[in-house]
Amino acid sequence: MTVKPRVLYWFRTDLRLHDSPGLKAALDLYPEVLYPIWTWDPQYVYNTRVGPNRWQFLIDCQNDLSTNITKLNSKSKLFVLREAPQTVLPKLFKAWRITHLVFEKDTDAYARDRDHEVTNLAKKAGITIICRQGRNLYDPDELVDINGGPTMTIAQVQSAAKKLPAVPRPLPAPLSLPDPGDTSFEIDHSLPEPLLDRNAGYRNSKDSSYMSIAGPNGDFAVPTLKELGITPATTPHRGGESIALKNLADLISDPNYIATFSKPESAPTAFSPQSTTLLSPHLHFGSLSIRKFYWDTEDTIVSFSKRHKGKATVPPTNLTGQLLFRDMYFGAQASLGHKFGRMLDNPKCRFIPWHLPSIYDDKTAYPTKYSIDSVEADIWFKRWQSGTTGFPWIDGLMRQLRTEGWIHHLGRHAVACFLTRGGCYIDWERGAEVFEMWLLDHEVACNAGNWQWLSATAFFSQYFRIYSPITFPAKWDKNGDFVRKYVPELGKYPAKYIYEPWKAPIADQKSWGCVIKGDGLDSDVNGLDIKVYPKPMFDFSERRKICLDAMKKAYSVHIFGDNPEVKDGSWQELFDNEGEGVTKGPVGPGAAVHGSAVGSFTGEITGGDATSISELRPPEDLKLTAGRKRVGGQMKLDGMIQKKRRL
DNA sequence: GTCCCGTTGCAGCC
DNA sequence: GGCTGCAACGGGAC
Repeated sequence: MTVKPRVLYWFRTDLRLHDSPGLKAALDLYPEVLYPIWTWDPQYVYNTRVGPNRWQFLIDCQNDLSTNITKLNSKSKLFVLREAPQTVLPKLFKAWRITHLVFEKDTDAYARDRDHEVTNLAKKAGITIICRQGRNLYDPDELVDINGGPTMTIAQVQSAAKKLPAVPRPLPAPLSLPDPGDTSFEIDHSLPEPLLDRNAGYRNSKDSSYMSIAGPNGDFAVPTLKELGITPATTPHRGGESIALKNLADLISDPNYIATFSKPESAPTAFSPQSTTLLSPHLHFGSLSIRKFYWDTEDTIVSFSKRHKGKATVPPTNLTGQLLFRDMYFGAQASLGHKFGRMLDNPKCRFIPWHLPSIYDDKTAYPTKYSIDSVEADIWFKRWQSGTTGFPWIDGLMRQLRTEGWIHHLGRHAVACFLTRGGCYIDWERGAEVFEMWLLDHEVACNAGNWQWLSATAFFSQYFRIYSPITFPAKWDKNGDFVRKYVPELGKYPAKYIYEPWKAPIADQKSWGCVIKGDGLDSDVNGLDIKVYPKPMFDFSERRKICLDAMKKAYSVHIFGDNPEVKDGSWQELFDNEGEGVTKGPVGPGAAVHGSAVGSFTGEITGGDATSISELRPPEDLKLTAGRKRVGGQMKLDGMIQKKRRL
C-alpha cells in the first residue's frame, strides 16, 4: 500500500498563487494534506536591517496570500511559524508526519546556506525535497554555467539566454487546495540566540507575544507591525498578489506605455504617478511572478509592433530589458556568493580607498561597523541619509526613500553617485546598507550590483560621467515639482532657485518663508514662522574635481577586493595620497582603513524613524556616531574640535 | 594593436 | 533637439 504524501509547502520569495512552479509541483503529488507555511525567524527579524515600510509590505503580502488560500479551501490559510526554519522544520516533519517539503529555489547567498542546512535535516528525517525555480527568467546557476562565470554585462546575459530554454509561460493559479491536516502539535519552542536588534531605532516596545511559535493566539496568524514592536509604516505602497495583479493589468491596458517604455528616458522626478511600473517590490516578495510580468509585457510588445512597425523599444532599455538586468545581478551573486555583497574578497569589485570604509568581521568577513576616517565625511553621510545635504534634489530623493520606500531608478543613480564617486567619496557599502533598510524592493543581488555599478567599482567604469544635483533634475523637471513635494519648505521658491536655493538673495529667501542657513540642525529662525533649509554641505564642483582625481588614481592602482594588498593593508603604499591622511578628512579621499586596524571612531548604520515628510527629523535623529554636540560655531566631536567649513 | 561599444553626464554650441 | 569636446575606462571583436 502506498502512503499518500503529506506536504509542507514552504513559501519564501513566492508569496502568490499564480505561476508558482513550486506549488504546482506540490499539488502534482496529489497530497493527502498540504500545509502552506511561512517561517518567520526572530533572529532574522531582529538582526536584518529592515525598516517598517518593508515589514509592512511583507505583512500585506502574507495577509493577501492567506486570504486567497482560504478562498481555495475554507480550512486552509497561510500558517505563519515564528521560529527559524532550521529548528522548526524538523519538529514539524515529526509532528505533522510530513513526507515532502516543497519550496522555490533561492540563490541569495544567505538563503543557499539556510536551504543547504534544511535540505540536510530533511534528508536525515527521510523527507523528500522538491525545489523549483520561479524567481528569475533564467535559473541563475544555469546562466552562470553557460556564461562561464558571473554575469557582468547585459550582453553576456543576452548571449547566454539564447542558449537556454525560452522563459516558461506563467502557470494559472490552482482552483483548489487539499485540506491542511491537524495543526495541533506539542513541540518545544526554540528561542533564538540573544538578539542584536539592529532595528532598535524602529522598535517602540519589547514584544513578548512574538516569542511564541504560533503567535499570541496560537493560531499561526500573520503578525502585525505592532506585535513586532515596530513603529507604523508610512509608505503609500501596499503589498499583496491581488494589488500586484491589478497594477500589472492597469499597465498592460496601455500598450503604448508598455511597448515604447525606455528606462533612460523615464523621468526620475515624476510622482503621482511615477514614470516606471513600481512593480519591483512585488517581484522581490514574489507577489508578482516575473514570468507573468515578462509574458504579459512581451505579448503586448509583439502585438503593438505588428500595428506600429519600428516604434517599439527593445532590450536592454525596454521593460523586458529591465528584467534581464535583474537576472544579470542574480547571476553575479549566484556565482560569487556572499562576497558579491561586499568589496572584501570580491574579485570583480575594484578597491577604492573610500571614506567610511567597512570594518569586516574576522570570522564572517561581513561588514559589521565602519571606520570613521574623516569626521566630516561621517557628517556628510548622515546628512545624505537624513535628506539634509542642502542639495534639494538629493534631499528630496532621500526623503522620498525614507518615507515611501521607493525612488525611481535614476534617482537612485543620483544619490548613489553623489554619495560615492561624484561627491562624498564614501564607501558604497554605507549607501547599500541604507538602501537595504529603506527600500521596499531591496534585493540583495540588485542592490549590491547597482551600488557597485554606480560607484564604478564593478559593471561600469566610466567614472567621469558624474550626475549633477542641479542640472540633471532640471532636465526632467524645470519647475522643481518633485522638490516642492518632498522638500516642502522650499515650496515657494521660484524655479530659478529650486535646485540651488543658496543662491537666492536673503531678502527673497525670507519672503518665500524659508531661509538657507546652517547644517540641517537648525529648526527655526528666532521663533518666527520662517522655515530653515540647510546650506549645501560642500561646493559640488570642487568635490566633483577631487573625486575625479581620486578615481583616476584608484583606477591606475587597479586592485580588486581579492588582492592580498587589500587584506594586509599594504594597499596604502600603492596610493600616494600626497598628505591626504586618515585624519585630514575635510578634503580629498581619506586613507581608509580596512581589515584589522580601526580609525579614531567607528560607526554603525541605524534606522531613523520614518515619519511623514513634514515631520522629517534632522540628521541628529539618525544618531551621529561620533557624538556631535554644538559648541558655539564649532562642532565638538568626542573631544575633537572640527572647524566648520563654510562655502 | 586598433576600433567600437557600453541601458541612463555635462557644457557649450548650433 | 542634436552634435561635439571633455579627458578617458574596460572588454570584446577583429
